[in-house]
Amino acid sequence: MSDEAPWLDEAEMATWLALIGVVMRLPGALEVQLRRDADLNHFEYCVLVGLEHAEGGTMRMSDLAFLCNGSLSRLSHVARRLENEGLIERFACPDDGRSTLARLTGPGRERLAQAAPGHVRLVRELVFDELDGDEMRQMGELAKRVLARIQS
Amino acid sequence: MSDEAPWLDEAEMATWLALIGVVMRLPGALEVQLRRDADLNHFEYCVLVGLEHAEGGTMRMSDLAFLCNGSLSRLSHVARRLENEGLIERFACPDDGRSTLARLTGPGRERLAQAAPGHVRLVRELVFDELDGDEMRQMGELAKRVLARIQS
DNA sequence: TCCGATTCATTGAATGTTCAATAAACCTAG
DNA sequence: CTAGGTTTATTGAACATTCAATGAATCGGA
Repeated sequence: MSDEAPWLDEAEMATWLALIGVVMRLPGALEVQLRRDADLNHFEYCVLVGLEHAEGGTMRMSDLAFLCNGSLSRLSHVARRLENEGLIERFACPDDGRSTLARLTGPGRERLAQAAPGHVRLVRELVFDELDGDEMRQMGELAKRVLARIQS
Repeated sequence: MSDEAPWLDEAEMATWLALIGVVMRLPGALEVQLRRDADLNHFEYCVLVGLEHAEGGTMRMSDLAFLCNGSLSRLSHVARRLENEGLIERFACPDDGRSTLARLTGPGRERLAQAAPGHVRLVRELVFDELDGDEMRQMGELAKRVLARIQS
């Protein structure tokens, strides 16, 4: 540990504080709107959006969990709640008996429609309205590279 | 809603997915190390670090909550746990009878020392090793501006 | 000075997430 | 073809967070 890089310098610390600030506060900011408009939390919203965009409207639980950046266990609990509310349904995968497929229902689509416009508006207000095109692409590229490290 | 900007275009969506990916996965990635090295979650770690850097080693609960990007209620629950473990202590603020001050104890400092080296190493691995100096500063500036919007 | 409004913090209940255990289906080396 | 390991998903219990209610201390205007 003797040749270890020292604690963050001033510029790194400023960057880190801003980044971790966004990381910690953004989900809460988004959930206020989602809860108000559609009684969903952010993870539930991601699940519904993921299914809406999926090929054939269905997705395996584990793929959906990865897409939503959550654990399979978390998704399993959330899926039970969403299924009890009638927003999604689950059924066995015909190709692989271990897998479960999830699908958005009609009411699920409606609920998504309640949430989406306000969600997009808020995402624009909080992020994209603050950045010009170059900055937006730069932010995306940097975040993508960092995400790749986190996922590896 | 008729003149509302439409849903995100392709470039915006790519940026958003990368950003939200970092937002959702970074805390979990950090907590693996903190849990292993010092049996702390990320919020608890922020609380201890906040107190370590505070003027006079003490900070008001509400200021600490803001610094740690969490609600006062959340901090209050966490502070009780940390106090029960002997890592921090709380006492009435002499200047304002409504306020509570928190302070890091000796054992709290030790626990922080268990967590910090590995935490810095991981933060470097996940974020700073991926970015050159310009990219790092750019990321910090953009995150700072977005954070300002979230906080407002 | 007094009273209503605000700030600060805590609490318990409801809710959500993680962790470890379980189990079924599948794959593959021998 | 089968025993052992892997992948997939679910579950209950432990743990953490949010939400709404409470209460104490302070502030500020009439």
